[in-house]
Amino acid sequence: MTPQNKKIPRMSLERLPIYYRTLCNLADAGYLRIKSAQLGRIIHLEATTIRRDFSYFGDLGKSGYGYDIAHLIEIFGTILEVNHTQGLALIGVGNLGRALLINNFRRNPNLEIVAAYDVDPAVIGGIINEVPIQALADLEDDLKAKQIKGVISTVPSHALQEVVDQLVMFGVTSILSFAPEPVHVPESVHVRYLDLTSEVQNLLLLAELS
Amino acid sequence: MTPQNKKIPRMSLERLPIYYRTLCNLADAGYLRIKSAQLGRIIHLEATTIRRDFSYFGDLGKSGYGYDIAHLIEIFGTILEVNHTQGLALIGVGNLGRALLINNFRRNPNLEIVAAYDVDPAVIGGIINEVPIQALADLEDDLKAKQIKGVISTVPSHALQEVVDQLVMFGVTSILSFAPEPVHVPESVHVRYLDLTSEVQNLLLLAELS
DNA sequence: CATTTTTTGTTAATCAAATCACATTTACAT
DNA sequence: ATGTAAATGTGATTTGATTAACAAAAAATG
Repeated sequence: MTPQNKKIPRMSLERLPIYYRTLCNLADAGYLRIKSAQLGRIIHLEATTIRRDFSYFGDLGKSGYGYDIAHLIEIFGTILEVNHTQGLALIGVGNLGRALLINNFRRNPNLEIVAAYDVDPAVIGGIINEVPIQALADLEDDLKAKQIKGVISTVPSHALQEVVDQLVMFGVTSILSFAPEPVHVPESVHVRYLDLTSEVQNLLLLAELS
Repeated sequence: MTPQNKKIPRMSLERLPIYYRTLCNLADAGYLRIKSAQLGRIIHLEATTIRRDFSYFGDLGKSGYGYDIAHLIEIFGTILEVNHTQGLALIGVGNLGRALLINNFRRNPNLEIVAAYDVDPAVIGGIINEVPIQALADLEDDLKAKQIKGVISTVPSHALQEVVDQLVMFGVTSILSFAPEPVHVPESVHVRYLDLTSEVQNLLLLAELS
């Protein structure tokens, strides 16, 4: 987006959605401006971390004044492409998949699951929350037709790599997997793992050690 | 656990569950030993990172040989307390909560949701996967009686802080929240956030920028 | 309008994690 | 047995992120 993309730290980008959401909440509550110190208190970050993060996206604040909330929302929204709705596919409509589908990013108008797939004949053909559930075999035409770049997978570990290989072949560039097993993908494809078991074990371990 | 606890880097601890699971899979598949380089290829880490991680837990390998898988599983299992089952509580039995409950860490014998709570009279009194769903008002006696230290929360943002305050009061030390809003807790309580929207937005953002 | 206060943006310092480089140890082959 | 190849564990270095410190800029005040 900005010319010097490459140099924005990963961590600053990771915080962008949080900044965006928090600022939207503040705007909804009627606030017009905010200082880095206040925002820091809300989201538990040092003011200086926030200022540095913001600085990567331009000169957004004014000395002795703070930041204009609407302006920040405008800038961050553009970066996050909140205006252009991103169609997502869901692979795996088990209990978790169904819950995701029913929720379907209701609060986020720019994210939407538009297609769902499974291998179980019992669920194929059904419709959940207006999204039809299709056979995995239909993946190709559909992904390409709908220009889907992002996929959420609740596919279990043993079947995952095979599915992911297909996704990559059909042009998917972003995959969020709820299975812990790492999958092999080309450099250009981004995978993120959301492993509930690891998260919980870690949390308990930290508590244990402290 | 080990005497010099404090010095084990957070990141090394975070990787422990992944190591543990991967090693268990290898053992199940009949492997007896592994070298840091092989393991690195499997879980996409530099061999040297793995060796250093392992070194924090003792002299676990042998030069020119590698690591004994069973031995690693033994050691890491002890640290993760895989033998002592940890009872967890679930707060919020909506679609996501229900999915978690139905799954209930089936694959992990040491984690188990043993109690579930909600405010909705329509679900209170029900039983899902052998776990009874109780009123939030019953929290106190129950958490204390069952010595529950870890909680998974799918409580929506607006109600979260209030619930968390109670949890802390009743002795909970670890909280996994599916809502993005940061909550205030004392130093001694660990909170982890698992915000689906942020994860997906970030993933798409990374793809966008690269 | 000058002065004081506030708050930013950024350079410099610190801290933590990942990686390099290599001496040491052990296995294995001959 | 002895020598060679393989792999570990760890000081030294590099990389990346956070925090501290402060000069410059803008707002608020009298």
